[in-house]
Amino acid sequence: MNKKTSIKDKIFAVAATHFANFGFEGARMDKIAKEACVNKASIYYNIGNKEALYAKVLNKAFDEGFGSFHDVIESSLSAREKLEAYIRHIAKALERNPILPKMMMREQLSQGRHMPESFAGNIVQMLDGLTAILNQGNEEGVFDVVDTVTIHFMIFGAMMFQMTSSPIRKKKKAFSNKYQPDPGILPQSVIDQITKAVLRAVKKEK
Amino acid sequence: MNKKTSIKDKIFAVAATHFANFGFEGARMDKIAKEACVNKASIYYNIGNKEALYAKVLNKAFDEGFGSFHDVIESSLSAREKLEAYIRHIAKALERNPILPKMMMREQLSQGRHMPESFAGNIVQMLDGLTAILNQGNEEGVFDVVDTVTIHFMIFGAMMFQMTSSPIRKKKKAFSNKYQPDPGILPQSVIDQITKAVLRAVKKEK
Amino acid sequence: MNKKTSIKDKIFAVAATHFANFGFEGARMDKIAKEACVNKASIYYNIGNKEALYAKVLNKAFDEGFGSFHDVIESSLSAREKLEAYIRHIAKALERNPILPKMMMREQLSQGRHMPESFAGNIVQMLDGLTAILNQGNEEGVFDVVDTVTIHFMIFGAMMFQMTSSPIRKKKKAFSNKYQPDPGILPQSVIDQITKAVLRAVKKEK
Amino acid sequence: MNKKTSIKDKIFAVAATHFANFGFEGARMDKIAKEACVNKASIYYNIGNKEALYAKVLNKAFDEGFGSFHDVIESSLSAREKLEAYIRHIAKALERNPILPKMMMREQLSQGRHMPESFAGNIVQMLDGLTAILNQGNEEGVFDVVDTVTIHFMIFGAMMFQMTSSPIRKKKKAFSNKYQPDPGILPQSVIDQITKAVLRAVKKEK
DNA sequence: CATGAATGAGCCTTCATTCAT
DNA sequence: AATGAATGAAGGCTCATTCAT
Repeated sequence: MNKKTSIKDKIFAVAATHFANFGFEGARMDKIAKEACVNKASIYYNIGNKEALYAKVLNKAFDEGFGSFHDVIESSLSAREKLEAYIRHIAKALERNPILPKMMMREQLSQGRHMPESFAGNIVQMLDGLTAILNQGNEEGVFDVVDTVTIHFMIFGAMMFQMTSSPIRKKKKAFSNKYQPDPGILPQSVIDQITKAVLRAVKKEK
Repeated sequence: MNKKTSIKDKIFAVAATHFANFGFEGARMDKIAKEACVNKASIYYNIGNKEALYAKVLNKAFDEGFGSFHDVIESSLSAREKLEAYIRHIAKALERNPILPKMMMREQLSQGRHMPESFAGNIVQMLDGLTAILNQGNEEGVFDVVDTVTIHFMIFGAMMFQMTSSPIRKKKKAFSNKYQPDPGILPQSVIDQITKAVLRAVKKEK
Repeated sequence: MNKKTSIKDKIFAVAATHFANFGFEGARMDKIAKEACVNKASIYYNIGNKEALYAKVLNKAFDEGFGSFHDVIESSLSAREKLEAYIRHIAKALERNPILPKMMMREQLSQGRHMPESFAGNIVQMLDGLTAILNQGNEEGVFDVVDTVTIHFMIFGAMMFQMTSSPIRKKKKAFSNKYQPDPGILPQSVIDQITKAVLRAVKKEK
Repeated sequence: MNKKTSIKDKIFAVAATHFANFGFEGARMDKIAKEACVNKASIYYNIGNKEALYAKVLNKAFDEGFGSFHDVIESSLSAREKLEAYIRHIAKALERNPILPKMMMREQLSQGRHMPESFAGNIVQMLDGLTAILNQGNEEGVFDVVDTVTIHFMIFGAMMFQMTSSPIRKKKKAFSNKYQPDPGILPQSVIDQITKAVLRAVKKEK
């Protein structure tokens, strides 16, 4: 990596956390620059404006998180194993890139105001992958007919909420003893719980 | 209702949609005032500052949405029926008050920055309710041991994502044919899918 | 005048000198605000943005300068007297409003980038007035056939250059003794010279 | 010309049009560099800063335009012929170098802020030349006593305004049919009109 | 009470200039 | 000599908030 790449990457990394934590409107170019140890004008020179920076961060987060996602589908596993892999992959992607779930949630909230069309395409690809798995399971006679989007959002929703709710559950006294999160960004225990629940949810009743 | 209350209510109603759609930082006092047909200074006179307005809106949304939630628990139904009722109640609350899921998601994203302690208490109450139901089901021998938080977030996550993803799925071409949402804020078909999936997910395997 | 008018007027007055002396790009909102003893945001509240301020200043200067110009034409004087009156009127307008010639010159230089269509209309009105006078003189047999635009620009050009060149002629040593301007913004001696020259220039040769 | 000179000349040429069209404050070093196909730092290395670039452009324009102006005066023509030549020369200079009138007007507007003393000297030289012509005409008994500066500004003013008003007259609808400029930077018809008018204006009445 | 007007602080962005290679 | 990258200092504009009537 030459110096240029490194400065851009530093900006992206810092901007990602700021956009994720404060949103597009809440993020401050000043603070991003300062935290990235670059001159503010440098961001404009290297990247463009706030909107361009946001778009780059969003795409980068998604690519890094779900870029190699189609690999799961192409394997020659059983539907059940594929679904497990699918969930595991999402979990690992979110865990590896904790910015991603936040940015995706923010995009949904703002009705995709800053979401590039390509981003939507990536999500459709994921849904298609899940559909294929569910269909295969149905053909194998192990999965019931279930709605792809519902299952997808159960997985995603549960994981994202688990992740984003952790700080609050630690912070607010009301949660003091009862519902404390396990340590870690997305603990294995949570992934297991979700996997178990989803596998049951799609399973064909005898 | 006297005039003052009605002014406040109008402000709250407008502010709710703005905070939900644009976030705390994205919402503009100017626009809220104009859309509520009140003078900007009137908001400050009647309510306080932006933060106070946000807090009021947040609490109001939650109270209206989940204020009477404990009623479900006190009934004398079976665990399965109670869980169905629990899901149905959440669905109805979210549907009746579409601002609520958005504000809750935003709160999670900002790590509860504006969330009052009472709000956290309400959520704990809900979780306690769900725990009671799940315990009852376990005692009845129909539910397996499952994690309350995971199940809660599956329900909530799926519903919220369904709701907030609708506009994007309509808007972005990538979703053109395949994953179009059913009409309505939170269609019955979606509620049914979620209910079915959750019931299976907690069900004890024989 | 109520207070509101007075603040706007103060802004306009200061802005006029700044736009005239520094041009649109050279003028600074900061300095205008400070010199007008108003908060910078106040300009935006009262008027809009820089472009709007400029347009207002430009129109105001023209209206104040040439607003009542058509009166000259409607009189029942001889062509010669009318032309004298025309020149006198322009001279008085420019003298009364020294901002005007500068702004008009700047507009020409920037190819009317900020010039509203109405402004152009006003100039056409002036030219029409001059054309009428010249035609009348031709019919009376005292004026030769001359180009309206040329005569107009001779009058205007001479006056404007006299006015705007004064500071330089005073400042630069090269002009030390010879070509010093008479005192005053647009001295009567200059007006007389121009009037004499123009009257000769249009006069029919016998 | 070696390479360095050619680079400088390219920069000067582009900078001239930019300074003329946008003014000192409106001109952008970035755009000048890009349009001149040189690196921005190259301008600073070769010439200095913006102010130095402007000064160079101004002087160059004047030298190219009026450098060999004194030749007119030294000829042995009649006063009338000399005046015609004087006007023709100014016209040709302006036509050959359309940047010049714009820059001179801008200098006047900014009260010679960037005008070097030598520049003022050149203008005085021109005025002296005109004075000599007018004096000669007076001695010959063909010219009346007239003010040099007034005549100079009539000539200059009329030409410059004709030139700089052309784009506006073409652009603004208000001028649609009536006052359209003849084609060309400074059409011969305009020069003829001005020459005719000026000759009359100075002519001795019998 | 209600409201039009005012404002200080801050935000995004640009620009002339310099640095480092 | 030449250039891509970097930057300090503004500049235009906005926004939450307060003032004054």
